[in-house]
Formats: sequence, C-alpha cells, structure tokens
Amino acid sequence: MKIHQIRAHIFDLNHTLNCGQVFRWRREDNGWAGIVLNSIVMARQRGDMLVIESNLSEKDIINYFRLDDDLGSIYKHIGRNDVMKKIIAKYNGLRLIRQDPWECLISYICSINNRIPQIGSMIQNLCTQFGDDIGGAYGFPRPERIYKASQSELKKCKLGFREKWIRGAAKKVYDDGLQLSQLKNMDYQSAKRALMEIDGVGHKVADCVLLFSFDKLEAFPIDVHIKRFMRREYFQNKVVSDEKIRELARRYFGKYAGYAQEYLFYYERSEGGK
DNA sequence: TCCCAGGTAACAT
DNA sequence: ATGTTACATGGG
Repeated sequence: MKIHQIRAHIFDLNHTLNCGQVFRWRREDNGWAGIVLNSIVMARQRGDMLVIESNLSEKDIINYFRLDDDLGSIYKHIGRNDVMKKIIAKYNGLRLIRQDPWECLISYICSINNRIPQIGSMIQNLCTQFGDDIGGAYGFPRPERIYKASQSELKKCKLGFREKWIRGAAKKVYDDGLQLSQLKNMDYQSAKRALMEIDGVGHKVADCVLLFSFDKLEAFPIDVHIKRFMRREYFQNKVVSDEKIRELARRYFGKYAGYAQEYLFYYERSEGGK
C-alpha cells in the first residue's frame, strides 16, 4: 500500500463519491474506503489535496477521478441559467468518475427499476459470490465467472428479473467476443447502438456506460429523477417524451451534457422534490 | 396489504 | 410511432 498526495484544484471527494455514480465506496472514520477493480482504496481530502492509500499508481488515480477534466470550462458550458448555476455552486468540485466498462455495465443493469441501496447490495452479492478475494474484500467478478455460475449461485445474488440480462451480458463479453474496451474508440451513436444490442440495455443504461466508462460526455442518461427535473424546469410540468428531453439537453448543455446530468441527478435526488 | 424503485422488452393500438 | 404492462426483490 502506497500513499499518494495529489493536488486537486476544483474537487470535492464527498460530492464525487456520494452523488450516486459509483456503488463500491463507504464512508469511513475520516474519509472513504472503496474497491476499484481489484484494489482496496482509502481516500480522504485535506483542502485541495487528495490523499489516496492503495496499490494504484498516481496515473490510475488521476484517471479514475478525472482530475484532468477542466471543470472551470465545463461549468461555463452547462451553467446556462440561474438554476444550473445554483446547482453547480452547491456541488462545486463534483467530478465524474472513469469506471471500468464491464463493472459499470453490470452495475447499471442492476439499477433498472431498483432503489439505490439495493443496487449496492446486489453488486456486493455478486462480488462476494464470484469476485477474487483481495484480502478483506472482493474484486468485481469477471465475465467468465458469471457466465459459468450455476443457477443456484446466481440466484443467491438476488438480482431478480435482471439475472438473465446479467448472465446474457457475461455471455456476450466472454463467449461471443464482445470487446467492451473497443467501444471507447467509436463515436457516441455507434457505441450506443452496439451497447443496446445487449439484452437489458436500453437508452438509460447505455448512456450511463457511455458517460461513465467511454468518455462520451455528451451522453445524458434520462431516469425518473432527471425526467422530473427537466419537465419541471424546462417543460412547464408537461409530459414530454424522452426524445424531447434528449433533444433539449443536447441543445442546451452540448458536449458536456453528461456533467450536467450528474449534478442534476444529485440535486434532484437529494432535495429537488421539495 | 399495497406501492414503488437510476427501466426494459414485449405487446397493444 | 406511441402507449401500456409485467417484472424480482425488499423497504416504507
């Protein structure tokens, strides 16, 4: 275990880990404990210093927390009105996290018609059942392990109706040679089409994977919270199709729509309704 | 007991 | 094209 101290200019660790984009971090005494791929990571923040204890390299950490994103410039793009400016200011320093594609895909299939705490518990079940023992914790299971899992093993993870989709995704990646990492090199629309070939992956899950794992910052995942926010703020509470919302997001937030989405999601989930 | 949750696929108009 | 519904599991 090495200790890294990294200067992080516009960065808030709590907002970044608490906003709901990742599922394997827990608050500890004076920071956070998490699992990134097969590494245990302790993270805390003192001022503008990010202090990380793990086997990850400094480069991995900068990559994971997207410390190379120019948030100042991104804020200029998405701070289009007073509401947006207020939300940006409130969660100043929230950064997207660059996730492993496979873990991200399965995590967001788990999110379908589900509550956030339960998503975490399903993922935890998968890891303890099928993940590598990394000493006091479990890594995220590889596709092969899930594909080859017995019916009763998989049932123990309590995935509900998502189980068939998760096994199917594992088959596609392990057995059918789908190269998730290759999608990163494709443009947004092509990569989205490819992801939606996977059974259980619709617009929302595909956009999450594109945003969180494939650097497609224009992706704008639309879930119930985002829908409520967008209808209230931009459509006078009228019922509108997801396609209309996507259109407006594209026009309004442009190439950084995904950043706007994450701020809005966090805002709407924690206090938007009131 | 009923209702619903970071949606999706299947089936109906 | 657009609208409706079942779906596993668990917590309010």
